[in-house]
Amino acid sequence: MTVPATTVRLLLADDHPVVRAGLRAVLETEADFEIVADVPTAEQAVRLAAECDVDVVLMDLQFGGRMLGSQATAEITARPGGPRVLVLTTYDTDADILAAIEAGATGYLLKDAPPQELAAAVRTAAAGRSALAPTVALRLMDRLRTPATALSRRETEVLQLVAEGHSNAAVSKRLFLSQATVKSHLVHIYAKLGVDSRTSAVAAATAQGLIRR
Amino acid sequence: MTVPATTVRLLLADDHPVVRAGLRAVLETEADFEIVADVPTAEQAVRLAAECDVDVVLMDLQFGGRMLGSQATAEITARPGGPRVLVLTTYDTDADILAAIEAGATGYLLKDAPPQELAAAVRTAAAGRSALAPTVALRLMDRLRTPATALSRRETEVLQLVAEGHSNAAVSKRLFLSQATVKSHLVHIYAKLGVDSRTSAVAAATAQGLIRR
DNA sequence: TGCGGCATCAACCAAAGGGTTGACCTCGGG
DNA sequence: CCCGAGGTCAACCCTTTGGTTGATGCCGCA
Repeated sequence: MTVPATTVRLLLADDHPVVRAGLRAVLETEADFEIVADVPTAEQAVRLAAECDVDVVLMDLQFGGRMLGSQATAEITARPGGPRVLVLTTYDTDADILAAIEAGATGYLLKDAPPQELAAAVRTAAAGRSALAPTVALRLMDRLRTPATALSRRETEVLQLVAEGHSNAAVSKRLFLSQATVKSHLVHIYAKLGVDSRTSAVAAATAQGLIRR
Repeated sequence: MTVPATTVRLLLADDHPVVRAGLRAVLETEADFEIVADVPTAEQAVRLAAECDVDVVLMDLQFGGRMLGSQATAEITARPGGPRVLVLTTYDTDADILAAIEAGATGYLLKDAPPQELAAAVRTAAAGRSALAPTVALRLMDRLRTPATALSRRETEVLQLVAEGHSNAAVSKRLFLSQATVKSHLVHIYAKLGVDSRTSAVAAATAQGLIRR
């Protein structure tokens, strides 16, 4: 049991005022934490992470506005010597988790985590080690066990649009592809998910959390 | 501008520790609010609402566990002389809103609401008047303007199966119908939802909470 | 260096889904 | 008592989607 002598400097990024206040309340009680600032947008998170001296950024994935949390995460972690990013979100879909980790997040927590677990994860992240919520870790294990389930980036992108109700033609325009390519992707998707139609592919993928509802 | 002389006694019900802490932090600063307790389950909310002297219950809709927030809301408001219930949730789907209001909720707020709006809504609810977030109010207006949005029982049944990935043939067998009838239902569904394909119908219906995901 | 996975596209055919018209039945309310 | 809405079905036609084959280029890894 070693108590870290150094204080951990934190930046909170979440578009919900209530959640920001809650994180403040929960984390401020820890003697070795110092909350530098809390911001409501991903853009401000990127800016402050660069300007201020911050050790760990607690980052939401869903912001009401344009920029995604995963995008902000990528920009922050791209800078060498920058802060660690700890993703804190409500959902635990495969797509979100993968995106966050690929973006360079050091950890992935769910918002229903108890305060002690949260504080522990922050210290773990500050030390440079990865912090994953148990549920998240399980999902990743499953993922690795059955690599067939894993859709490629492009495939996920296509399926996401299909799930939103777009036709092949609409998807092809949206992604600057020919319809042939879209169909090709879909055939691969069907094979991976073990289905034979677009609607059942969407059903299977949402059930497995591969795409966002 | 009348400042209420009486203090408003509050009960917070949310399964996220962070959100509970956030609501405490935000609402405790109001001089005329007193937070009686915060609980992590719908069941405890029902029990405490009956046992303690509470004016307003701030109720989440999604609890990790079994009981739904709307169910708890119904039980609390069923008791005469009981507290008002103010629903506070992340989502603004038609189904959720309708369920909450039918369950007897006095108001419906989104979690991204600014603190001042939140406090104002609590006072409004305490006074017995209804408090709706702007977005929510808009949704209800839309709903009333186009009553066509309501699917019939049979149509919902068909669309539910379609959403699960079944083909027209599969649906017809499942419901002991001819394919012609299934198609007929689908055409009506498209018209009501303002779409022109099964996948977009599923997307629109899930967005509006007309079917289970 | 060459294999395999990913992404891209074309052309084609078969099948499923989408859209229309028209019809019959039942039930509940004006 | 009749009308309208919901539910059921048939026959038809056209569009979209599904499935195949085959081909190209790129990239990473063995």
